[in-house]
Amino acid sequence: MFSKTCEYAIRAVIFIAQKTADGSRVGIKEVAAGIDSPEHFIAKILQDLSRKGIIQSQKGPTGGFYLDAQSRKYTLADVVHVVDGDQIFNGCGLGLKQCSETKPCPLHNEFKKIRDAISKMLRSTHLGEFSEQLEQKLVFLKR
Amino acid sequence: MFSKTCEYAIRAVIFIAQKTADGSRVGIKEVAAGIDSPEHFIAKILQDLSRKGIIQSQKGPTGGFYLDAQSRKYTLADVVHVVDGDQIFNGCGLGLKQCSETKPCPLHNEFKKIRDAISKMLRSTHLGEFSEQLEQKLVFLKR
DNA sequence: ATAATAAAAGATAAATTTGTCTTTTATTAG
DNA sequence: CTAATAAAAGACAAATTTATCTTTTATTAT
Repeated sequence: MFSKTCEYAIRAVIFIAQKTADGSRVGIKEVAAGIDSPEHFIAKILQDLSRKGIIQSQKGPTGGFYLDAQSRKYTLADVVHVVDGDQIFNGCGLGLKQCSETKPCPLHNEFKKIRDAISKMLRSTHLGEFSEQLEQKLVFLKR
Repeated sequence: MFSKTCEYAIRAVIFIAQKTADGSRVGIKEVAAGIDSPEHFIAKILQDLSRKGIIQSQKGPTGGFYLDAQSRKYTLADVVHVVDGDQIFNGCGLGLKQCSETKPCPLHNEFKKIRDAISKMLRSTHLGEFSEQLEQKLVFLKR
């Protein structure tokens, strides 16, 4: 459904949202350990998200990743869009670039329903929601 | 959503269903051209499907690929399962192997709905349906 | 039987994704 | 101002997916 990179990204963003709900910051090592991902690999992904403003980062001592008020308003759709592009939102399920309403592939309408359901789900899930959840759920971002 | 290999597979199976509705057979070159895929690449995929009995094949002159009555009862879910395994049907949307009802990831229930919609759509689409459709739709399996 | 045909199988290569290691830059505390 | 810290960036490597080319096997028609 998503690339592995995107799976890591979503897990990391949820982790950061949960860990920094109190205004603190979380280091890349802790993120990597928390979501069971390669440290430098997730680092690059977070760099992308940070550059786009989806998350915040701060260098140096006391530095780390966090979400500001603005970022908490972003949704998982924004994360997915940065990492995987819009394939999942608009792409043809059969990989046909020219598939469209007027030139639909044989499964166009069925895929449309699925895509819309995915879009709706991602767009309605705001990063801030995860800041409000219990610590306990963290464990389920690993493995 | 699906691997590129799986996209080719679905397109090829639909193509074969449409082209051989009259009991004829269709060669690999025609399939490859018809769905815009690399000839030898789709050939291997069709070999897999043929070995599993999802489609039929016949060597030699007048040979080619086709669907028998039994195969027309298979669904796209069967095709996807052979090519991509059960990840799309059962896998966690965040890539967590141990994600389950009792240890759900933060998006477990939302992903479940999506997966179920995909499963339902694929399981309800029988290969025979494509044998009954108009020639005209063929063009929309390309590009 | 033989030649022609077409799928099956095998080997190899290119491209992309994923993962690792090192160096650089920015920031903070002392 | 300096040293320590942590993210950013760059270079490289492994693994996987996708694509290409060649040889083999089975089948048909002559």
